[in-house]
Amino acid sequence: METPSTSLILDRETKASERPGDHKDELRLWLRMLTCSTLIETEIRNRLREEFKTTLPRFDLMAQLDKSVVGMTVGEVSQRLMVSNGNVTAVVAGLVTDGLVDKRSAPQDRRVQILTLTAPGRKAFRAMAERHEDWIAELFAGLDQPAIAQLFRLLGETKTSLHRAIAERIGEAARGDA
Amino acid sequence: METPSTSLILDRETKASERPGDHKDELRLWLRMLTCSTLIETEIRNRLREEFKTTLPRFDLMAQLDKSVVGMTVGEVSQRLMVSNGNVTAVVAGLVTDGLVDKRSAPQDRRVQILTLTAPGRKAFRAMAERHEDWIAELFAGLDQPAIAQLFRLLGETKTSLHRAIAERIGEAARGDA
DNA sequence: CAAAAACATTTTAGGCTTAAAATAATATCC
DNA sequence: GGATATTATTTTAAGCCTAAAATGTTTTTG
Repeated sequence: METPSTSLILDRETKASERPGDHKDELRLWLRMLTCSTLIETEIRNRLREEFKTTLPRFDLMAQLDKSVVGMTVGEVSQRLMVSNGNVTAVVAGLVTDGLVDKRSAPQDRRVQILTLTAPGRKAFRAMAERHEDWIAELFAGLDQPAIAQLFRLLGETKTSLHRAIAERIGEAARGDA
Repeated sequence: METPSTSLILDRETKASERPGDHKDELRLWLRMLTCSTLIETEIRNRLREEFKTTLPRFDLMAQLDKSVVGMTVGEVSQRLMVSNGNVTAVVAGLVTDGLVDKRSAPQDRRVQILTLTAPGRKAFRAMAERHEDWIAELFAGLDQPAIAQLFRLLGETKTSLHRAIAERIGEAARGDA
């Protein structure tokens, strides 16, 4: 049985222990996390547009390429960014047009496209990345160092939980359960 | 001075105390939060499509209307969902076509459009909401109750920090600083 | 080795999303 | 009371995003 002291405050009339199939705490947690993510994303989008006349998808894509020395394939980028292949194709097209990204098919496997930052692309990204890091620090300025560390740890646990729940469901579908 | 024990593990060669203007911890925290949000969102999107042949924007919009007894204006919904007015207009159009939402201009102020769920809309939403709550609970199943409570609290602090940082910047812009 | 399967990417069709301009209605201010 | 400002919403133009089908390439298999 759950103790009231560890339960989130939900409703003055109702105790969590009285509602057996209730999962309102998880729902509230998710909504709060979504609010935080949306606030940060919107703010970063606005600043990227105002200061650099660019978009978050472009920035994110360039960030992936910046981390790689030898370049990345379309598939690798799409997996890292958790977006569809077709989306990467489209965003890359814009970046290639603007001379920020280079795209060439791999010599040993002509199915694969290797994406790399051009020299101007890398330079532009580094300038943006520096500002980006400052913006994020500003946004989290109200949290002290232990709070940041603890939040980071709890989100790590969350990530593990999510991966497991999602993997289980994929397993079910493959076996034809449910 | 920061103590190494409370610092996130970053890099074997470098201690946080040696890098003065560094904000890598905040950046890592943000990326981890974004990963969690994206994993949840994608999963919920997939399940809504598979089980109910609908989309997350539609579900979110109906969720707002379900909470209101008297209906909501386009502006209220757009503020709550943190999306543009034009976006609400577009999503509502689809829901009206499908008979799930009713839209009528307010009698005392004909600029305002009052949105309400229709009876079928409310019924359809309630069925989806029940499943949605279960899905979220499943996804967070790896966290025990104290972890959920603590994460909720820390995200509350985060929200406060974000609101303040964003408000400060809007203030600067209005005064012409920066 | 040729047919079939697997793979990487692109294309397509459609919905979401935004910022900015346009429209329409109400409120404010001489 | 009529010009002006404000407010609420819609429209527009452009980019993001996805799932599913199509294309072109490589690998596997009989």
